Amino acid sequence: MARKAGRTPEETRRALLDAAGAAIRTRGASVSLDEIAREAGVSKGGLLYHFPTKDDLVHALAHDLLEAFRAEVAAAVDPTDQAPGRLTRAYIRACLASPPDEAALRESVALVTQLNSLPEIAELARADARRWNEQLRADGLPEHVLSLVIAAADGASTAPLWGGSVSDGRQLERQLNRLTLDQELWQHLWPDPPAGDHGPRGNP
Amino acid sequence: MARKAGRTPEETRRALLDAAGAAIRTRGASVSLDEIAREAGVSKGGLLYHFPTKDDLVHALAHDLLEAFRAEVAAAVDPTDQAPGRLTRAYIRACLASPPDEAALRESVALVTQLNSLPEIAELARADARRWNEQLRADGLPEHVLSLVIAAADGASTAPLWGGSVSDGRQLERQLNRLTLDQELWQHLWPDPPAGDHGPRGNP
DNA sequence: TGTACATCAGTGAACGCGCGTTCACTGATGTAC
DNA sequence: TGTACATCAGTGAACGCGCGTTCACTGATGTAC
Repeated sequence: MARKAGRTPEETRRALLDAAGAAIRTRGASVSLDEIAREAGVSKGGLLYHFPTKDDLVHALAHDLLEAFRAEVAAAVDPTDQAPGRLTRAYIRACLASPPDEAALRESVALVTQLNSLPEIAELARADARRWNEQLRADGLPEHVLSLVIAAADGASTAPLWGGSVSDGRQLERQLNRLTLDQELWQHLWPDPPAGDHGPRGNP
Repeated sequence: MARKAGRTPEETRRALLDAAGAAIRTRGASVSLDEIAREAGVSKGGLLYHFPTKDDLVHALAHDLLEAFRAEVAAAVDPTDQAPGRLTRAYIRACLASPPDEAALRESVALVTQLNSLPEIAELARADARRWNEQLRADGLPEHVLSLVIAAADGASTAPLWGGSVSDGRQLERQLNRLTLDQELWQHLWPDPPAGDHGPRGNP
């Protein structure tokens, strides 16, 4: 058999990426190409046709996951919300509202780990992080609030990794939301200015 | 040659663990036993004498790292601090004050990832997380404050993993400290009671 | 329209290398008498 | 005290298996004339 009826090459590629994700989820990052291919209903050779090397597959999968998260955040933007910090709130929602199930999380982390050991791919992650930084900074919140809120969202969504879990994600989500909206809070959070400095706008 | 003069078996074991950590840091989680042994100045057989299987080595290293972090937090406790939340503040300090350099972080994460794929070892991580949970809960802070602060500390310390970085760790540390101390803030953060109430800006 | 040819999208067997593990052996140290 | 023996803490060669990659081949589809 050659080209499978009822499946375009693009669909095969998609199936391979999905199978790779699922396989890494369940078997860990060191899963074999053989197993990934089998799970996608393709021969190992078929897999190698689409991704000539294992690195290529990992690279594509990483790109895919980063893009998927971006899309998730974009979908979480509330169109009626026009206040500063709307993207940040969408980010919070994407991190907390959808239960970041442990398996999917492990997959991402396993990938990011492999990723960082391949220098060319680590750059991809850094570029993605830079993009987030830019977009979030343009979101209208003071930096000290933004970094606190984003750190908390990141921390909550990665907690299962360390064996922990956020006891009440919905409550934390509401708190973070409030932190992006309540300007009174912002004053409380602003740390003591170094001697002789005058508050929020004094720093280069 | 057999037993190396000037190195007790315990020291050899220590050297092997350190070498394993360093090797995983630089080469990634799939580094070979050969390389680890060489870096420790021991033959591969010698390594296998101390750790009969690779899983045993990973297990021991994971245990070692969890314990090291625990010791770091213990050392960060301020003896003059008697207010509720002193352990939490030490936790914050351990996460943020000592620069969680990217390499060490990657090592931990690489381990945790491998860890989670070995079920017997995953339990070790969960047990550690449970211990932290208990100790932190007994620290005197309201739960909604605690979970926010810990999430932020965790998030900040794992940021480099995703390619990001906290722009100003010292500032974030001061903010989190304040969150554990300023009881006025706690009221602001308490989320809306369930029945038809609204936050400051009316967002559900 | 049919025919020839090129390309696409794979198949499945084989290869070779690296890695974890095993094993026979050893020199230094500890213990009994 | 010396001697015999057991154990500790390794060495280094060898094995075997799994994995990523290569390769020759193929049947379906697209294109030219």
